[in-house]
Amino acid sequence: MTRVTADVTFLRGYNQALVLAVGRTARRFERATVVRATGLTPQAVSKVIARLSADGLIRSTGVRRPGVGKPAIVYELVPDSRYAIGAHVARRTLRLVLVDLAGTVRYSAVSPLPSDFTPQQLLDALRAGIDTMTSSTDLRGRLTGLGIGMIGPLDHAHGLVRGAHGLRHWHDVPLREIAEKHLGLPVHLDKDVTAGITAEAWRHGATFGDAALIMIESGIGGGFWLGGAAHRGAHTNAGEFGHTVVDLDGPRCVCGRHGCLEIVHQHATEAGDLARAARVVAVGVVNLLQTLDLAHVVLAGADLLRHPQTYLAAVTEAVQADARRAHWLTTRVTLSSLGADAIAAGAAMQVLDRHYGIPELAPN
Amino acid sequence: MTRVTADVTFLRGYNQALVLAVGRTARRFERATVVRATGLTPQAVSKVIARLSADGLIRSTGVRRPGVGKPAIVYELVPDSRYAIGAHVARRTLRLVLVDLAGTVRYSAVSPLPSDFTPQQLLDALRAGIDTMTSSTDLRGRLTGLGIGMIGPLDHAHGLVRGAHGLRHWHDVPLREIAEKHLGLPVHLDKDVTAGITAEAWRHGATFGDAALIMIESGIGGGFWLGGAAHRGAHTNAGEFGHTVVDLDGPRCVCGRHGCLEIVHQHATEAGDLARAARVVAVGVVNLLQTLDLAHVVLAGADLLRHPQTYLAAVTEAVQADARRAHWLTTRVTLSSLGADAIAAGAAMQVLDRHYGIPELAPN
DNA sequence: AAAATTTAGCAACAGCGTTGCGTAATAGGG
DNA sequence: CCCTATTACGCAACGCTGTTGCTAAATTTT
Repeated sequence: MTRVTADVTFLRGYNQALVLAVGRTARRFERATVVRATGLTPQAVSKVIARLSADGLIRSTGVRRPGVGKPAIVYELVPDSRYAIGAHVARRTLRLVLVDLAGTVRYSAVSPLPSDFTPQQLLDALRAGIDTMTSSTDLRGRLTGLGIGMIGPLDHAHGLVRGAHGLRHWHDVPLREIAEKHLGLPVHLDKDVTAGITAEAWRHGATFGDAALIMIESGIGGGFWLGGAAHRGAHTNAGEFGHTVVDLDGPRCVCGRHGCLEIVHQHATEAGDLARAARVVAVGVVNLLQTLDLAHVVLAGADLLRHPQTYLAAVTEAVQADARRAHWLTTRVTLSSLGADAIAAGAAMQVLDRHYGIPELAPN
Repeated sequence: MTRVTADVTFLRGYNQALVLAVGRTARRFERATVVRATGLTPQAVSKVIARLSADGLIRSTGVRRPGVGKPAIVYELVPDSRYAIGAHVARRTLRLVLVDLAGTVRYSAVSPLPSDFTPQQLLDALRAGIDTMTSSTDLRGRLTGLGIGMIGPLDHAHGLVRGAHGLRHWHDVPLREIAEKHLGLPVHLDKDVTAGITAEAWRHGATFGDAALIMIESGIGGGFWLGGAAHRGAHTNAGEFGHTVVDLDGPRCVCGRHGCLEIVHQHATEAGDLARAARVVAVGVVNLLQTLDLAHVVLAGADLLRHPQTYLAAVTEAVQADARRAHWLTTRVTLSSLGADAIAAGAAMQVLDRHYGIPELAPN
């Protein structure tokens, strides 16, 4: 963890991000709202608002007359002032979304990918999809970049795909670099689960505490939001949650160990025992809660969302029964709020975050 | 996660902390060292060094003449310019240490605690121990406070002991408040494992990446250092690592679930099967690595340190075999570098951190 | 119509790191 | 011996941040 020096431009970006976060959470806001939410002085908020207005990111929508006193000026985010494109690269499909500054998905499309697709085939599919998407809207000067969420292992800091599980042509591919060259856009690469939890954090705003996204979709993964930021681990490899042992004498997993959550879950699913499959996931979630003490658990992934209520009920019950026996220990369990768009939308939000989110003082 | 506003005083503390971190890691340093380590401009470093010198936290120790050019001024931390006291409150013992600004343990003492001790008995023991410790040295104006590391559950933000495991008189005790009043010192309260990992992070300096401390000592707990800071979770309850299920059909644990790491480990220990006990811990550690992708795992705790090499070998082997098959996935496994003082020393370092460490922008 | 209340914003300020540039101290070459 | 290149230190001016002090504007209440 090498830290970065902080100068006054950091303050600028940081406090501006606080104000924008208020704008994303509350549809309309005024100066007093921001003062309460951030602790900045009214005068400082005025300055930030002036800057944001000049950049076109927010605009005034009139005044509010609550009673006595001078009316307050009401502001709102200008959603279509900035956009980012998000891509979810799965094993057989490419999902592309267009997300605006408010975090709304404005466009979504899925296209098939050739089995065992090559980097060049992915680039071509990205190019075609992005062209289609941007032809309907004029995004000139308002497109901040492309975020790609895909299966690992990969290195988000260097934009390097080390070797995506189950894809032959993806060993040490510098995807960010070649995509930036091919598409002429800034590109950010991250694991699918990390993109997913970022989307949830964006939508919930500043009140979103430590949380995890459990994704069941050709494997079981976890994305983590800890201390107000995505947790990626020392080598961008956090989230291999499916390969944690829950049954010492269980069946052998593809990873070589015995009784991994993923293989136990898979056996239950193949046996048609959905209840057991859900309970196994619930055990894993409670393990996470005991270890990390999370405020929020989000359930996602195509396979999970085929039986959402079964999983939701099993996890909620296990959380209540096994981990949260004290009144002060509360954990919300919810289904992913963005459905199938979660990963792609989160990848797009990561790009917006690089420009308009909380600046990071500790890269990695 | 409510964030705090940032003003210029944040910059001051932040960059000053970067310089002090260099001073703690390298015994001697000069301006160029800090420039390289922090990315600050030479002029900015000069200003920070001038402030720190004026406060007596660092001092010049001469010059270095490497060859051509004007000699560089060499600085060093003044270890005895600031102190903090650390307390490790266990079930039967109280350990007190005196730690200086450099992170060195200058004094260490253990005293017994009455079985099922009350808050008042702890306060009296703290008072007596601190009086003995401070009588030999004049710490006037240089003592920054007292850090207490103890078993949970507790609330570090409010300094509240919610109900320490196995202690009857400790339900909703506002320990920080009453200790501050009784001792006349600023007090910081935290879980033992969190204090422990803080000590390791302090000693390793800026290169310490995401890491965990595994503590085996009347139960199995984990302390986490993620993203450059201690991870405590949503309710200061992170670290109940011993109560993660590793054996779905295993024996029933005191927590109500079946096959917790702790109960499986305990059964192996009671059966005299030390090798199996160590292997069980190793399975848990690999689970953590898969989930969080850690750069460093530290082993600690009285029970573990009775057979340090057995545990170290088992964990190291499992990490190599099960999780780190790629050249880029590297995790160091080490024994706690501070031995029995780890928790108390870490608690003291947390106090020093509040004054001279990286300021937090996100409380909780 | 005057007073009270609430909000907005101008102007001066303190403090941070940065930039530009001058100065001090050393080694090596003519 | 002197000059030059090299290396390091630091003063002074600067741009930028949020803060403080105060004035002005717009509304309701008396």
